[in-house]
Amino acid sequence: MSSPDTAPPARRQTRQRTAVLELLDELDGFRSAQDLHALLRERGDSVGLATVYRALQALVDDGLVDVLRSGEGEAAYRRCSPVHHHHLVCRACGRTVEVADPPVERWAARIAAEHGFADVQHELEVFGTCGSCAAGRG
Amino acid sequence: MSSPDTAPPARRQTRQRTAVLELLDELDGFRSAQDLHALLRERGDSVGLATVYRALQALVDDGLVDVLRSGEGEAAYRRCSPVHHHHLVCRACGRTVEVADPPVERWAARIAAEHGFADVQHELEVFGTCGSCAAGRG
DNA sequence: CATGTGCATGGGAATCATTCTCACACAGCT
DNA sequence: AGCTGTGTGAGAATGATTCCCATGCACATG
Ligand SMILES: [Zn+2]
Ligand SMILES: [Zn+2]
Ligand SMILES: [Zn+2]
Ligand SMILES: [Zn+2]
Repeated sequence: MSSPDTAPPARRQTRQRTAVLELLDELDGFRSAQDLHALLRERGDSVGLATVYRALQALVDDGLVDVLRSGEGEAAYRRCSPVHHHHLVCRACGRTVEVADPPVERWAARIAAEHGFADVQHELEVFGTCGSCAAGRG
Repeated sequence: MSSPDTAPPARRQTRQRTAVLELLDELDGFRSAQDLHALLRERGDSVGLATVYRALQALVDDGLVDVLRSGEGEAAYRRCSPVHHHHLVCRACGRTVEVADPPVERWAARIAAEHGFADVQHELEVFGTCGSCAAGRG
């Protein structure tokens, strides 16, 4: 009943997808698809822009990458751990720290239940200026 | 030192801005600028699309309206109370409930301080399916 | 109330991220 | 090596949001 075979991913391993994931592994903060595309080009592992978008989408679907849609109209991607977590992001340099807050998990479930909501999900991000950036021009 | 006169708003009251705010007052959930523009047109109070965007931006700046940028590339606006709060939003019908969680406010400040981050802000939204929508085809 | 000044408006062009199209390349399997 | 269906890439297409700029109107003034 619970869709036993959710269409086996059967992701094909290509140079492009490997390049995107390796690049993300080397970077620390969230980066836009356009940025990643440019970085790959500089680096030599040139990959088509559309392919970068497709690879990122696949990685997100597989839970290997997190996507952040805050602020402007440019999504940012980051290689993250597969367990549920939230982010503390520096507005200036993009440095990111994965953080967890068990209480908020419970709170979200409870508040949703109290209002009769089901199928609950939540998004929690914290933005700020990291020490280096706060210190004069870090 | 704390910028005493932050350029007095001096917002001019026009038919268009009034129409946008009144429409938002009648609606319950988050709506996109395009939706609002269409609704205004139907209703008769036709307002240029660019003007709708400008009015919404002004309202957001004045803290009278909240903007939600989750999911797709379409920002959603809603008339909200001016005090800090978060949202419990129905993915299906858009129904929205303003909620507060004092603990998370403290947690965000603490976690940020622990990592040397200053100038902290946070975003927390809860998504789900409301009772009406969950009930068969509400 | 008449008048002047400057912000506000609108609509069509411009911008920009993201997606689509589709012919061609190649990863994985036999 | 040969098949087959997925993955790729370049450019077009899409769609939301912003820009431009000539005209309109809110509002302070006398
Ligand atoms: Zn993450
Ligand atoms: Zn959580
Ligand atoms: Zn709100
Ligand atoms: Zn809060």
